[in-house]
Amino acid sequence: MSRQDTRAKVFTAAVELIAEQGYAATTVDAIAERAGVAKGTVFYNFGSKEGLFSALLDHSIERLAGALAAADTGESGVAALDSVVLGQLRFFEEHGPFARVLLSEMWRTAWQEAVARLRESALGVYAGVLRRAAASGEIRADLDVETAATALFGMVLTVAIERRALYPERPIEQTHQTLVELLNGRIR
Amino acid sequence: MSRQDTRAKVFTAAVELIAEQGYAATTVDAIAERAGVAKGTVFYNFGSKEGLFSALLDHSIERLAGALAAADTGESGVAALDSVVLGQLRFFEEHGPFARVLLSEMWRTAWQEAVARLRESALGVYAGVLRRAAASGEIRADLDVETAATALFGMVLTVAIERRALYPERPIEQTHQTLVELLNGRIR
DNA sequence: TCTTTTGTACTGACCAGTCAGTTCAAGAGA
DNA sequence: TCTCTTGAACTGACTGGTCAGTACAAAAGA
Repeated sequence: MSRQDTRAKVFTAAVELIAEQGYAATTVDAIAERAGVAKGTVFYNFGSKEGLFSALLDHSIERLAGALAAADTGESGVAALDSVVLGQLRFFEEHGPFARVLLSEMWRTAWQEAVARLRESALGVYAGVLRRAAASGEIRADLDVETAATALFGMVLTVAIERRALYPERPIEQTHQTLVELLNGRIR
Repeated sequence: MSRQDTRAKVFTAAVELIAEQGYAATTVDAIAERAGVAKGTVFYNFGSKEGLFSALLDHSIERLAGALAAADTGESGVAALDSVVLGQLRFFEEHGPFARVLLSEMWRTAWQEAVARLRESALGVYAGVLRRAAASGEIRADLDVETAATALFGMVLTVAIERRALYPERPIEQTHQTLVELLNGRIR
């Protein structure tokens, strides 16, 4: 078994347990046990509990940013926004435990540099889409795209977690449809 | 000093520390020290660390629900929605640490009954506003108001936390304006 | 050979919860 | 007025358990 395989197994076990119990309440013993690995192996690979979590955040944020960037169709219209929202819903559907970890730990000062990277990459995708839509005149040109990007990301993250927790059998497309209708705004 | 005063001091210390470090990482010793109270007093008043947190959640959720209900103007139109959004922003401006605590602990299974109460009361205000707007034809009648209510609540909560963390000097009205513009939707 | 993993045993710091004792204000009795 | 009692609120040293991290010898892989 390669070192990469070991790290992947530990990541999976860690994100699941931390999603359930939180970072501080999750012990390295429990992570090692669920990963089917000796405790020493965790320290050999990541140095410390904090090192493990930091690596986990980096790894997952990179994948999230990649998924959002891939979902961005590049259109200058708001269709691209719907697509990115769907991409985020799909990503958190596949990586459900990470959604809870991210929501819980996102604003903790201990992981600020990881969050800074999240802002640049993942939130940057939303900001880019909004900027293009503003440039093409489809939304107000004076919109604060940074705040709006955070609003959209937080909205989708919250809904993705609720869906997994309360309505796991509901198709993502239905949840997506609700969000799009909400954002399509008021009938005038 | 009355028992109520003591409980209030402990609440304030606890919510601040838990916002910074999370529930599990916050020790009762630290809470007692910041509250200027002996450790035994915390256990005398709340029975256990979990009892303290549970009481804190109940107390704060009740106040949040009251603030949202008070912000609901009762109008059947979407103006009421803007008003509730502003009410939520204002509440979390005044109770900033609680916003972080709520976001982090909201989906932990340990506090599910408190969260159930949150859904009934606070999210219920949003759902009610949306239902009225749907009935009056201002938004689509087939909108899933429960999911939309969660989406709105999560959106505002996320933005409120970001504002406090990154742009504390920015007036709330400006943030509110951005959210309203985002929800007013696309220019067609 | 060099890296990685295992499993067991250990340490020292930390922490929730306990409990015997203190403080004090409000009566009660004389 | 003075003394004594009561009970609620509070205190902080102490205990028993937990957990991150270490140590290390042996084995497995590559």
